[in-house]
Amino acid sequence: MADPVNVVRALGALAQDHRLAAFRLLVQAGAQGLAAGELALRVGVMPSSMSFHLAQLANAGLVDQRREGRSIIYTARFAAMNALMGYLTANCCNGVPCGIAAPLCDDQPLAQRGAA
Amino acid sequence: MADPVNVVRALGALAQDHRLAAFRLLVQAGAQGLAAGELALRVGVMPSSMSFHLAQLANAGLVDQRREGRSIIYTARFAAMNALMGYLTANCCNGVPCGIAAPLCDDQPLAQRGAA
DNA sequence: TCCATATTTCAAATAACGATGAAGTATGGA
DNA sequence: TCCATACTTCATCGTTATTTGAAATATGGA
Repeated sequence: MADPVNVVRALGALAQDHRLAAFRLLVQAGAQGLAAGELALRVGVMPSSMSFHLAQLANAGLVDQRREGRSIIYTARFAAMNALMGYLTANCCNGVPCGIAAPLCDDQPLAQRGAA
Repeated sequence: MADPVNVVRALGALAQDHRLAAFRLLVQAGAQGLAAGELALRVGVMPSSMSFHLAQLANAGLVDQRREGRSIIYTARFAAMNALMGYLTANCCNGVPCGIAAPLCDDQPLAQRGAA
């Protein structure tokens, strides 16, 4: 993700309301993930549209997919999001961490924070 | 920027190689900023294209502009970038700060960090 | 005032995006 | 095997994005 090309791809993947909504749901769902149909239902788009958007998120490396019975389960790739945030922090915030609302400074050593 | 609509707009503004390059240059330039023509030159696009891209960044609230003689000087709006990072941290990283290279945990109380 | 510089605005062309519905693929169960 | 479910792929269409060059606007200096 140090590559600006991948950064632009990831930003573009998140720069669409339906995709941002889907990704947020996946982040909330965690490792368990959500089925494509469930995402379509919750985001409020047709299954084929959701498939299109999920393909873009996958192409940007922001989500993983696995089959589970008839469903295809998508999960957020936290490592990719981490890398994106790292790039933005380093290149678009002058290296100063931006917008940190509720850090865990007193609980964990620095090295463990921000790890996927 | 707590509004997803503005977040999508800001992400979309950065999701283009020429605009990301221009914004990075503006971040490096700091409060001094850079003229539109200088940006066009450094990014390697025609002046009219640069103007188009700068308008998009301005529309997303990511840059400010001021006239200085014949030039129009653009500057990065760090507050907006802060807010964008805050939204992503809160909504796309499960509230866990992502990709932080060099935090300031021991230097400032929590309440002061991340403030726009 | 006249001209050069610095940018923006406009119109036109091409390319990419996003939605829709139909058709195709894969899985599970009767 | 046959059918229903769960997704994806495809073709199409309308919208939006991006680039280019020409024209318009604003500033500064002779």
